[in-house]
Amino acid sequence: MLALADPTRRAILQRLGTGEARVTDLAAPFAMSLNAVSKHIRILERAALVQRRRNGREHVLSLNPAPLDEAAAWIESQRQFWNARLDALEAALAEHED
Amino acid sequence: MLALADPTRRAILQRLGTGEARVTDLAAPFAMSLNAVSKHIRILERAALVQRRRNGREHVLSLNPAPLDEAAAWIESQRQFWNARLDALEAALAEHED
DNA sequence: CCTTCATTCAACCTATTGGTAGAATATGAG
DNA sequence: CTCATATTCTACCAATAGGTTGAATGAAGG
Repeated sequence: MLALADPTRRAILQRLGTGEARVTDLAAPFAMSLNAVSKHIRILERAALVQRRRNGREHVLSLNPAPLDEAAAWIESQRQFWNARLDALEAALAEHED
Repeated sequence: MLALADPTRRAILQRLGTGEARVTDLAAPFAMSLNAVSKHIRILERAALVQRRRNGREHVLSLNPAPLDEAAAWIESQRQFWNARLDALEAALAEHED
């Protein structure tokens, strides 16, 4: 599975970009059960995109600063491909920002 | 759906990076029916990652040089996130290349 | 202790995905 | 015309993903 494929998981990563958070904190914005979010977190953890630190009964999540999972490796392998197209992409996206 | 989520589709994009190709050409390397590959191509096309030009009975596919789909937009939005981590990632991946 | 809070585990359900096979369409070749 | 080639269309199927609920675990607080 590509951990980055799901929009909920991407949102979780984005949230963690602003600082660490507990499972409950991460779940709050979503219209789905805590349980479902817990599952997404586990997937991000398996993909080594996210780290877990246990503080008593709270599980504190943070971004893993050195991702080595398949997704990251793939991004690296595709970086040239995308870089070659990001100029055109940026221009096109700029037009859309009105 | 994230068009980039499937490894077959990523392989197709990679192949198209080396030049345009017909459906049959694209399907050849895969241990799956032509039909399945045709479906993948349609998904890449819907995501505007790939263009189709019809030449008689042959459908010639090529990379779309200006992707504007959700996947591309997401990559752009996440680019900062990844760029901030690509240094560590590159170092880590370099170690793996032995 | 007992209860509350934070989280996971286990079982289950449904929609989607990725694949198949076979028929249909349309172009090209003899 | 007829046949082969290139591709899609139309079911159909099995596995998986993403969600649910309810019970289990385990730490904190009165």
